[in-house]
Amino acid sequence: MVDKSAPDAARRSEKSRRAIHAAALALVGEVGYPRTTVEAIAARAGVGKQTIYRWWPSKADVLLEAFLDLAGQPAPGAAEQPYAIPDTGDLAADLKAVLRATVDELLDPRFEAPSRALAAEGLINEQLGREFVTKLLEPQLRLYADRLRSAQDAGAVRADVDPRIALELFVSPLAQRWLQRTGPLSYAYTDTLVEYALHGIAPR
Amino acid sequence: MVDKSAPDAARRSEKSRRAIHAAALALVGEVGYPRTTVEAIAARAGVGKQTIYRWWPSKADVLLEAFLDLAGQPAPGAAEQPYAIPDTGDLAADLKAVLRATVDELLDPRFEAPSRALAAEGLINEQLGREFVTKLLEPQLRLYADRLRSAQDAGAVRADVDPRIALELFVSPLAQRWLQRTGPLSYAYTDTLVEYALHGIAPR
Amino acid sequence: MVDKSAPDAARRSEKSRRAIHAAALALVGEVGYPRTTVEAIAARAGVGKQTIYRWWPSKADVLLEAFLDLAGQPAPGAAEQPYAIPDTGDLAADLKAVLRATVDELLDPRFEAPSRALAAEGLINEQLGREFVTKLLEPQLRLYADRLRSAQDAGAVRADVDPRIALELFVSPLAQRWLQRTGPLSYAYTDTLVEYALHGIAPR
Amino acid sequence: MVDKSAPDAARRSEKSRRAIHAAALALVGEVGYPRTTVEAIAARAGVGKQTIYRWWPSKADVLLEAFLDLAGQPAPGAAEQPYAIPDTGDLAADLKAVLRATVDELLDPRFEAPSRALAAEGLINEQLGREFVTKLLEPQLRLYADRLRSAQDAGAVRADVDPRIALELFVSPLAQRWLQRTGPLSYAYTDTLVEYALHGIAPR
DNA sequence: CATTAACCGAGACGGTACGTCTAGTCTTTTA
DNA sequence: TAAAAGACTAGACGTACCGTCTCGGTTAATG
Repeated sequence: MVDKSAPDAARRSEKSRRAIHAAALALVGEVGYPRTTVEAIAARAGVGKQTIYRWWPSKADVLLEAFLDLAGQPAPGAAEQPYAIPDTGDLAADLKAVLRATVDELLDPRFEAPSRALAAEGLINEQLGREFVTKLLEPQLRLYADRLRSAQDAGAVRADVDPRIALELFVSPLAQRWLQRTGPLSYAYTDTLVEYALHGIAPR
Repeated sequence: MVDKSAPDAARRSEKSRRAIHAAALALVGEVGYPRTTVEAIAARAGVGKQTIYRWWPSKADVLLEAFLDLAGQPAPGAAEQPYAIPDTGDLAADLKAVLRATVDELLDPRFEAPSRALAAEGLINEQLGREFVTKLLEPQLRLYADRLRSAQDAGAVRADVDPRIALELFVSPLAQRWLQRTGPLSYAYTDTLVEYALHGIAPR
Repeated sequence: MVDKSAPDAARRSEKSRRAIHAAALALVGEVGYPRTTVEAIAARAGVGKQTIYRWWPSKADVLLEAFLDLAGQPAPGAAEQPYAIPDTGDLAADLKAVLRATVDELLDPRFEAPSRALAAEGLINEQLGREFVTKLLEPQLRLYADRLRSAQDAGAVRADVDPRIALELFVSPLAQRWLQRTGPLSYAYTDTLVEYALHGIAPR
Repeated sequence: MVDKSAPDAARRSEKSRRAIHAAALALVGEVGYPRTTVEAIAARAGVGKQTIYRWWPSKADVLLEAFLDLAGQPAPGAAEQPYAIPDTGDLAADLKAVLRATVDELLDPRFEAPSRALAAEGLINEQLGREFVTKLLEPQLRLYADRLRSAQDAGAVRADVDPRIALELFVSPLAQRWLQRTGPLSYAYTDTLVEYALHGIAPR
């Protein structure tokens, strides 16, 4: 038996979906997440409230999907997201480059409000948190793990190092500084991070 | 000019303050932060709502204060909080011990809900976030910085290393795993963190 | 310019309207007007508070409408309200009969609490007072004026008498005794009123 | 047994009593009775709330007492209140004069708000209503009864007429017009009332 | 005259209700 | 026949007052 009147996804209005995404992102950016209401999203999107409730279980899920959409199609005209960390052979340089790009992204005001909102929601709402990690964080982390493994093959990183843990030495400090505002973000800072951490996992 | 009829703190009811703290912590633990309402806190504490609004600007501030109180006076019978990382001369062992203790604390269900709630609120509410960091996080981080400086004096850490950045190699990965559930917490994990990171900042 | 998002009366829930009327009348009867709260009316009617605030500006208006409804459809099985004072040719007898009926009505506990409440509110709230008079009092008074005019045509009342003033000789003393409890209500009393007053306006 | 710690009336502050009276009357005049709060009276009078609650059971009682005080000492410079209806031998003229004076009083804005408020409260609060009638209305009515009795002695009114009922023919219509705003107040109106009613109780 | 009882201004307290706002559901109307 | 529009129940929000309860500080009568 199916769910109580499960909506027919085939008949779903793509226009409404997009309008809801746009409205959610705009409102979170303008008034912040907690003051963004479902009613306001519906009104701004020119959509009935029920249309939102029909397709998403909560405000957070709307925003997550909207954000994933946004992340999937970056600024128009910009180069496609690499989906891989460059592998020039110089691990330190490659990591520094990627982290600098991450700093730029974290400071982009377009991302600030929604990603903070989603991160915050994810701390408390475990289901959403896992989705956030799986869909947004994990793919990024995998790139770091891949690059580190490649470095292991090249002998630039000790073979007994677990890349899944090692990558956190580069990524987590930056994440925490951003999320919890425990310190300023800068290229100098991320460069230093790479230097400190790389020595730790380099061959002795 | 003074605030609009600021209440007289001298006449404040200590009993009510404590009851409100207890009720806030209990409710956050039981139903979660978003479903914890000021009304419910007041009812549970046997207190008028106005008594809460008179002394705290928001639900988040109540919880922050309650949590600081809780953190300030640990489980009865337990040994006093160290307020310093042990300095046995073996930096690796000392850091591992402290991180293991932190793991224990993070897994303590008493702290789980309220500290997650505060962390989440702090991501979005900048003012509260700064207070959270200043009053709870910062004192802890200072201990790490102190221990690292001591290690530098002893020659166990390179002199040109910035302790404020270096400490993040130990602390941030654990924080992120806990907050964002990006991986399991265990002694083995923190031990590994210490090993990787320490090499990075050790003399060459 | 229109009102701030005036609700669409066509989609109004008739069921809720009736339930609110009933609850308001019941509560005023049970606990009195000042202790009848909007929240209690909503709860008793199984209705959200907003549904009351959406359609009525105040508790008093709810009660007025409820009372008008009640007055418009008298006790089931009872004879239809006359909507006219009998005209048997004997003015004194006709007035006595009507005033006796009024005494009965004023002593009916079903009407006591709400009509006192509305009268009291109307003393202070001019807008509601005028509505109360227009919709409830005025129609009754018109009946007296009509009957007196008919009596003038029949020569039972002097032609130069103003019926709008004359009717107050019969009606106002009874109203004041009831409202302000300045004396007991009885058939003997109203009969006496008619006798005294009728002489005053009879031909000399 | 005495009341629970009955206050010592001998030590009562006369200054506070007067200030409370003045504040109550002023506030009722300014913002109306329902929006006049005990807290505001206390604040305006420069008095603690408890001082009001110590000596009066309710807001209504404060106002009643204040109003009685006000009525007891009329406008300075004005002639003393008669405390008796003139008895010139011309009953009609005497009644007209008194009713004209009453019209003037009823239209005095100083009295309007508080007396309406007290009358309204008295409709619902039976205890206060009786006090209102006894202390304010009844003394006035007795004057009418006395004058009518005097007229009976002089043969200007039938001996079998009950003055307590007869007086209502003059007084109640005016009272109702004022309280319920069922018509305008004027000398012409009260003169007409006297004419109509007097015929009714005159000898045949 | 010193003591002392209690009234006083002040205002925090536990409460209740206010009128508003939003969540999430249900119903009606429109395209 | 799906979606917009929006009324519905439900209940939390933050505010305003209620009537009670301290708290010091006068203030007046008593010992």
